[in-house]
Amino acid sequence: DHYYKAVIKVFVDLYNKGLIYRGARMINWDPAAKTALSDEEVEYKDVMGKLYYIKYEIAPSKNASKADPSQTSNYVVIATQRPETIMGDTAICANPNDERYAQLKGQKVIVPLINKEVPVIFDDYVDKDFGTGILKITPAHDINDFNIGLKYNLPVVDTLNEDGTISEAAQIYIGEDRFTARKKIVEELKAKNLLVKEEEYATRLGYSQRTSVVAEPKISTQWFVKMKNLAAPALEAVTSGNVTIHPTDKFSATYKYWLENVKDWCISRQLWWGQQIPAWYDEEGNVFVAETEEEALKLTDGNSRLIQDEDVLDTWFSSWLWPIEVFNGITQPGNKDIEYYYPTATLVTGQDIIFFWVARMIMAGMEFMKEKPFADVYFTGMVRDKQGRKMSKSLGNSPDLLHLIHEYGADAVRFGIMISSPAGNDLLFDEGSLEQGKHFNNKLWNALKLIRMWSLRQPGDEIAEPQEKEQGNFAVEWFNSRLNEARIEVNILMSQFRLSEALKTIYSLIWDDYCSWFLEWIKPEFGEPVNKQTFNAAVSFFDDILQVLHPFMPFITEEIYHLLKDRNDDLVIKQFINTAPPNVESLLKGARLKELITAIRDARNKHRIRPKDHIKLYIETGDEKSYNSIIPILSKQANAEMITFASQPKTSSITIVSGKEKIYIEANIEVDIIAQKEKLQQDLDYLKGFLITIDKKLSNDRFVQNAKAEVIELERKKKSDAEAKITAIEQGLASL
RNA sequence: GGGAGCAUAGCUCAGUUGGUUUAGAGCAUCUGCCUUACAAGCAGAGGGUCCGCGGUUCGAACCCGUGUGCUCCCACCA
Repeated sequence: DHYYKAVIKVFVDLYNKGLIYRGARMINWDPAAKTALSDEEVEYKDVMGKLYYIKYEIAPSKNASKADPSQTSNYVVIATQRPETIMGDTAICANPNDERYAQLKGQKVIVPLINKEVPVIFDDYVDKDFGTGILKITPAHDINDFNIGLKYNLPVVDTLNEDGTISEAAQIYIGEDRFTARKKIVEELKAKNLLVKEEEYATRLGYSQRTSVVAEPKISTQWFVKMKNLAAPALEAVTSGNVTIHPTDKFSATYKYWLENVKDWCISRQLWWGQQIPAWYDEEGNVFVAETEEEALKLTDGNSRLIQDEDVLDTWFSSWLWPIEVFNGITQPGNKDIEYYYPTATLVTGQDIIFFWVARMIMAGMEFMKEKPFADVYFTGMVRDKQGRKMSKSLGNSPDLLHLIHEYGADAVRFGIMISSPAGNDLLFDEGSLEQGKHFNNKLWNALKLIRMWSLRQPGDEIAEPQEKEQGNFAVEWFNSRLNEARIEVNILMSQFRLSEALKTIYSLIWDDYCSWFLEWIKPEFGEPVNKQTFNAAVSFFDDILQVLHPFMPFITEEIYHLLKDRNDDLVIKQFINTAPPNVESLLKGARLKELITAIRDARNKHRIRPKDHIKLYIETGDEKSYNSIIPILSKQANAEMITFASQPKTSSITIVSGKEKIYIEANIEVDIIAQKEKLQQDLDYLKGFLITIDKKLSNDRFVQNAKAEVIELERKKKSDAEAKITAIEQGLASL
């Protein structure tokens, strides 16, 4: 109801400001259904048509005929696809720079068959190189001709009836169907020697979606909003950065182009459903615009009978007020809500309505509030199917969302859509990503299950082994840093509206870092209690990752948040805390630990050491201290029953080079020396190739002179690292 | 016809003013595991002429030119 009032108020306001007017417009007409069509209801098809070249005789001019009597027998040739419209011609037109037709200035030509004199006019619109370089102007039946007609004040002669037959205004062939008339006219032109030639011509014709007949351009009277003054502040809002469109590169240009070349907005529609235009006509056809019929009556002499305009308003004429009227800002200006909430933060919408809606909301904001409606516009991609086709009703390739939610769960559907929608690009919908979301849900449940098992087995007192405490300490320290690092990353990505990348970061933080590394590192032996401090940290981290994930998967995160422990607050309203900078040292140490574990597991795999089999590890390092606090984790993750710092054991062993260090695995297996050599040789080849590329750089004087100091320093470090690794591998190879 | 964007692993995409390795992730693939949270899983691996060509630079996936292919928007020329 308040929207209704707002729309009427705005219409009257704009009319009184002179920004709304009535005018003629070319629309598409369906002669079979006898109705106007919207542009969306017209389908263009490529078809072969014919171009007819017709003679137009030059009328004997009073002045010219005396000076040059030969001109009376002259004619111009004009090409047309639609000879049946010649009776509607009201001028012919050439390019002002076309010398061939320069002498026609001020002259008239005779329209064939009806012998009507029409003027020759000149306009840049005409392409000198197309057809004969001169064209007939038929304002009633072609949009471009209509515009030229407006410019040169030409009369409009409508030669067609509503059903597509020739009208009385045409003078000849009255009542004949448009296509029958075309044939007959061509024959008559031939007979009278006025047809120079016919040419095959590839063209595009608009067909009515409803009846499949060729749509006919037709003139009708419509209501318009003058856009130029409204567009300027809306353009400025975006170019100045007051409103930011995301992704910026892709759509700012489109937005600017449209606003710079904006056309007046046709706001009337010939539909039953819609809001009727608040305009009334008296018996003489005078128009009165007012909010109600009573108000309109006051504008008349008081004796008139008024009839309201039957047309309704374009649906966007109410939609463009939404950011304002949603807070009653039009109907109750200055109310508490509009003062508090306007302007809003972010509009999320589809790129297909950038002009229909987004641009016009900004216009309305600038016009009626003198302030932008929102600070950011985020365009989601178009959803397409796996083959890249648009989702559409006619193709039937749109998924049933409720069915998907039933099958995968609401959070999984959200996950699947968001993980596969890179900012600004189209989204290829694939149920595989929904399945990934479902698996992710499952992972979260299982993490909860694990932690709850610990909590049940938690004894009241502190009986934790020192070793367990140690591994817990390092794991907690490391994950805390990793969490902070990821939070900072997510904040940056979110502020740039890179949602899928933010979600990927969170996914990896939870699955890889929290579940696969952290929980495994602190996990006690079966049946053993977990250290209380470590346990509390694990729960607290779980809270944190749930909160980070919550905007993407609100249901499961809220649920787990409450199952994790008893509490009084809800995740949905819990405020994000400021992120602390991560401890770089523990991040590096954690990365190094992962690298070691992976290298050992890889070697186990390659040498077919079964997962259950224990191994012994000999680490040859110059820096034993760096292994402080990670040995228990390493031994558990590599399933090593013993780790010592020593050089190669006497028994046959597997040699691994990780970083600059050598590690030997002693296991109860036959060691495949050849396979080992191959692996080491492979690494050696890679490193040597790598070293060559660095040496090339460093031995290039111009590089050393021109590159920044830190770049050179980095290259030197890469070189010495690579050399150290090479030495280690060569030693390893030699000892085999 | 005018304009914009894109082209990187089998697929979908990152790659942040040119230098952190001979380019990364997820999914898919391959190998080994039913290991007391999770087989909807765990561990590991393989996989690339960064679309072609030319240029700028000590140095190019990144900058410039050009060709090819794709997508979208606008217009729909007698």
